[in-house]
Amino acid sequence: MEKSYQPHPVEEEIYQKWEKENAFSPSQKGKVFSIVIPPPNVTGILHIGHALNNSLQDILIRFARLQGKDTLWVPGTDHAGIATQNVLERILMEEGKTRYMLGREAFIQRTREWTEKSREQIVAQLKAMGVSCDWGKQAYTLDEVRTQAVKTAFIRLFNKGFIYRGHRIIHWCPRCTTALSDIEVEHKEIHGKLYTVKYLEKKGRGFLCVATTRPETILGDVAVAVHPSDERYSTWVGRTVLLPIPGIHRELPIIGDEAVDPEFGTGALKITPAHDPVDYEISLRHHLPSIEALNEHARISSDFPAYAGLDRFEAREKVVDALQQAGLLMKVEPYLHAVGHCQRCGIMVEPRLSRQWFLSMKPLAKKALDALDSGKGPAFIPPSWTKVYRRWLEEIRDWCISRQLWWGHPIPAYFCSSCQQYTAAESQPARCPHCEATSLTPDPDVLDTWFSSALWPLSVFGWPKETDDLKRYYPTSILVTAFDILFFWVARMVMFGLEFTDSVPFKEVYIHGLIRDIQGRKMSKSAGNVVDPLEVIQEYGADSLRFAFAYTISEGQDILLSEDKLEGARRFLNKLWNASRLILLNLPPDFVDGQYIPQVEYEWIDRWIWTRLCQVSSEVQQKMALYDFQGVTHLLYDFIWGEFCDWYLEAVKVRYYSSNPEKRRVVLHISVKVLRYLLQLLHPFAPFITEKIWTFFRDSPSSLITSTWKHPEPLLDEQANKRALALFQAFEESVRAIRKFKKITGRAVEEIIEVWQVSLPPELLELVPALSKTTFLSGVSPPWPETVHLTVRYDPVSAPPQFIRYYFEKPDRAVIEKRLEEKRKEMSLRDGRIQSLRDKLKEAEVSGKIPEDVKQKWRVKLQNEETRKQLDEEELIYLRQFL
RNA sequence: GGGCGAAUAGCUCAGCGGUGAGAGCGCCUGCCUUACAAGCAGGAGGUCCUCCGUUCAAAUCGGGGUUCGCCCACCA
Repeated sequence: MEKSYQPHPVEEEIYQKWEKENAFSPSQKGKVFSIVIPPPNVTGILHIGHALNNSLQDILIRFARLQGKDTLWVPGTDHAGIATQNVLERILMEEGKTRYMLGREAFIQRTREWTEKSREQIVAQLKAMGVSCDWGKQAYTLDEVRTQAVKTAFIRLFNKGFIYRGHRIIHWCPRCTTALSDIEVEHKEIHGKLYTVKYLEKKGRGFLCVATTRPETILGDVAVAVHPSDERYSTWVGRTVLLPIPGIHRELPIIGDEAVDPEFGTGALKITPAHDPVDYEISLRHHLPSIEALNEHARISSDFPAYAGLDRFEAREKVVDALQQAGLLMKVEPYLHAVGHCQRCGIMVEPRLSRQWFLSMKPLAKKALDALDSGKGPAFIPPSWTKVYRRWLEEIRDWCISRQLWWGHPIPAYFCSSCQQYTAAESQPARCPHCEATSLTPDPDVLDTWFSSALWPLSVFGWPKETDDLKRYYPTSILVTAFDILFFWVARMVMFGLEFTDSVPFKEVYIHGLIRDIQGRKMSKSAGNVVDPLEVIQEYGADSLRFAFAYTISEGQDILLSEDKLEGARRFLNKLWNASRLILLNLPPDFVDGQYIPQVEYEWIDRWIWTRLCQVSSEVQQKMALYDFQGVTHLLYDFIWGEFCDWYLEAVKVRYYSSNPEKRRVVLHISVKVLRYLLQLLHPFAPFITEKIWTFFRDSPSSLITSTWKHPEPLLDEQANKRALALFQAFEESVRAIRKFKKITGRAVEEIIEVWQVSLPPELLELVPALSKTTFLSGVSPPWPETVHLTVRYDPVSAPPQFIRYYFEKPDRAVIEKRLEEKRKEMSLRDGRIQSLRDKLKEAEVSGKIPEDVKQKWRVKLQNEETRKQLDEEELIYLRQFL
């Protein structure tokens, strides 16, 4: 064993060992615990958020596996429609090409090749993190099985009338040249301008003022609307104004519509049905035409020669100039408003009138809401997300599922040019089922990538086929994801699950936060603060990364990842490594592991560590059931470092070197036994190092990963266990007090000093001197003419309280003074506590509202403090004598 | 415009009604003690944001405020 833990060779070796042993495959026995991975996008390398997400899933899977459950974690990747197409277009651009130059088929082929490589890379990264997915069951949203699921789902929804064609205003990305769904649009605050423009009355009788943030869309105006009950404009409704753009003659009727807010701007609204959703609604009510001013690239259409080809911002300037010259621009004010941006490419989206495929969401959402109300779930962790989820479902709008892209699932619908009807089918029908014509053509669009994602928990198990996996592992146990895809993914999976199988695809949803840098900023490529998990693993090891995640995560909070945390995790794991080394290096060659040690062989400190192990184990169980990863890792960290290493191993070390082989055998057996349990408890968080240490045991029947964890049994004599806990407290306090005394008196820690003591429990006669580096003197009274003493709590919960007193030879005057000062401070604090306890108890008698157990605790505490006070006063008298 | 979350030691965070409010890092002091200097031992450091309320009892529960962060939203 290396003196310090070296992660890299170990991680490689251990992962190969697991794969060779098929350790990730389900056992097919016992209670089922299944997870489907949130499939990473094939767009490239994984970021630190993926590392967190997958570490958490792996922790859950490994924990369940150790509990003997039949665990299955299905891995896979997502083809990521727009994102991937954008990446490929960028690559092509570097080569001086466009996708149109390649053509659709060649572009898809090129993309497919690129994603194959990317997928391999992703799998390699996941493996580096130590995840225990069943790699044989890998799925891809664009592979054959998943394609079958997508087609089936589409056809069923189409035939049910849930999928339909709609002509309406959608969000359009002029860069990606595709429609987007509502949630693919991110609203950002923009400092824009509000322009007030004069619209002259047709017959020259006055004018109306209209406020707009987008003067370029005036080109598409078809009317001006006011609120019907707005008195300012009561005489205007029914009259006509002229389009204020010089050179274009268009008459605009003035209409009254409730949708206009009289409070905003001038109270008059220009109506541009082709470029604004509200205007479009109004135009339908008033049977107004729509005029498209901007084309698919957000450039002015060729219908307006003076502006044709200008992009929307250039056009805005030119229109404003023209208005100004014509004297029609009343005023320009700065204006802060939220504007939609494309989630994928970041540019401003355009509201655009277009014909798209939509999915009716109300009926699907209703099922999800009913499931929530009837307790079918899913249950969110933390539960506060339930409200967010519910609200979104309640306010859901139809989902625009068509994309004008090449990369994705082609929409399995065929248009008949003779009867103008669509037919959904797995492949192109020879004849139109409606009119028997042979003039069917496939729909040119592809599906929103989230459509296939929504089917993921079904499709990975082979749905629509009734596979064995589907029957056994679906619905899954838990979904682990970040909150940013709650609507995109989680809600839609629930709706599709209910629609197609009548079940919620996962019982629980664990929602974790995002990873931020040390300054609390979101990690992004543009901010340059992206952390590559592989670099972290390179520097600290995968176990450190995983442990740091679990140690730092807080339910529902974002995580600030810092070098500190990683370094802390590394040190801890190294500590574990060295504790293991101490034990393993002391095992005699003929040591037989797993031997039974009868209770009588346990010394009190063995009993103490075992009792503590039992307590810690059940606490780990409890906390894991609540997904309290932080609680579990803190508990294990504190126990392993603070109790097992600092006290137990330090105390039993002497027995390791004992000349009595029987004594050695017993203590090593107990140490190994405790260590084995600790490795199991820690394994989900730090799989590599724990597995590696496990291999050093003499007769490990199986790998740690597939071992079965059983709750450690407390030793039988409950009284003795309690006494061991009390003895430990006395032990620890004694050693600490003596060390501190040494420090105060200016002695070196390792210098052996003499101590005389009374009332020390016999069990401590060896260990206190050993760890505090002292020699205990015997005799009926202190051997020095002048002494000082220390008082240590023995058993604080017992009544009457017990204390241990240690006597030392009188130190220098300066030391006495220092001690005296310290004692006085201590005593005044104690007096305060005594007083407050007395007051509390007195009040308690009067009010009679305080539970008996609380009062009892206070009484014991008070008794302790008072006894202690007496001892302090004695010591004070002693100390004063020496001045 | 709605909704949510956070404020505790210099930094990052635990604790979420009843012992003297904790940890890691950083800082100070002393140690290379044959498992570990990625370590050991000792120490300093806190009006638990603010006000009001509930309670016998509040860092912890409720309300108002302040500051920061996030999500949702078609007011041009």
